[in-house]
Amino acid sequence: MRNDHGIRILINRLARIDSAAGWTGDLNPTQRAALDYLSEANQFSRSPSHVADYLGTTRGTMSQTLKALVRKGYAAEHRQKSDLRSISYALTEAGLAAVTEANPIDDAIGNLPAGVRDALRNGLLQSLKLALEANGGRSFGKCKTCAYHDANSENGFCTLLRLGLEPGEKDKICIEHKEA
Amino acid sequence: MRNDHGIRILINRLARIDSAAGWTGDLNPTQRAALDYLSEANQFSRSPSHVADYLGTTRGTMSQTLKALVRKGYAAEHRQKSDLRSISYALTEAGLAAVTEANPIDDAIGNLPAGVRDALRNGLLQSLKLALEANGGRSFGKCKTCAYHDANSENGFCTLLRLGLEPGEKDKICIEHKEA
DNA sequence: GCTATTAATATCGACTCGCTACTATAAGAG
DNA sequence: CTCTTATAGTAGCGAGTCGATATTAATAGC
Repeated sequence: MRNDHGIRILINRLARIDSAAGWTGDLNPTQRAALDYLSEANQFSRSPSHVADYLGTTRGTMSQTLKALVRKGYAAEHRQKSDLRSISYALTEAGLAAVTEANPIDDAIGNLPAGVRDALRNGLLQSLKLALEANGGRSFGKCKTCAYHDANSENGFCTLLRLGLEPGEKDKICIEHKEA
Repeated sequence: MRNDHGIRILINRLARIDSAAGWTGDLNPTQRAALDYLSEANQFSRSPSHVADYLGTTRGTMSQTLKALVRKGYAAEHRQKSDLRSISYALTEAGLAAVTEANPIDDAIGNLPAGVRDALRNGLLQSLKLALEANGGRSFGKCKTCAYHDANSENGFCTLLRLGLEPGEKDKICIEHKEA
């Protein structure tokens, strides 16, 4: 039990060291995390509520964070026609550039032996899965692994929303994801 | 490369979800992280500078965090006689209790198969080691694995500081640690 | 139409964060 | 034994996160 405690501490410490590096430029770690999510989520999954859900914070806080990203030119608001209450945020050129910047922790992980790296990823994914299940959280998987995904049309088709996907969107995270 | 990016994001997301749970009671996640470190560091390694170094933040911020912990009754200041500038913080009873509280992420990790858990710990430790080396950071190992540790006396002896260790201190983290 | 429910936001107080400036102690050089 | 220089801790600043609460607007159920 005491050893499991150690793993969580280790995860927190790595995240904290990453955060320290995440203050470069005019972005802070939370803003970077939101930006990372936006770059990996499909058009139906980029509202304040969804990002908040994904990152385990509240709508209020995430609303402020996303407004800050817009103010700084890293994201843009897009009102949804289907539901006038909701907003979808999209990355700008600057936002995309910020997401792909070099990072010391990424470099460290990149230098790990492939076997260690795969085992690390596997352990993290399983921990996350258990933690989310205990929390009643969503799975946030990608379209191509979703029970509602129909791969037979051009770019894929969502049988839940009855909508064709944009090119590349089948590799994006969706809020409605249900493991097939 | 893109996959390594994913691992860092995963670590950050887990830490973020843990943080959300870390707001319970009158402590916040940063204060909990400082408390965790204090519970694992020896008496020479519990000053604001050391905690800041360990967690990748600045002395100024950590100074405030530690003062908050004292104000709330989780830690106490101890002036060092050897150097009147430095302060060593120690946990109170309440502090010790807070460190050993149950935690959802710990539970999730505890439910992992032992092999997966060991691989996860190993991957995290190696990532941290590489990241710290790239950073010029310290190793922060425990006395019993230190080049300066002499295991022949009662509770162990530090040949660098020329001091006998308190009982149990050989299992604590030291700022001066040098891998044997 | 009337009533939940949901999405986003504003506001509050506590706090972290990096940063700069400042004080007190310590250590080294002449 | 002074005169630097370095180090430990802290206060204060502005930006921003955090949970909590309340408000507004749009949607959904009946």
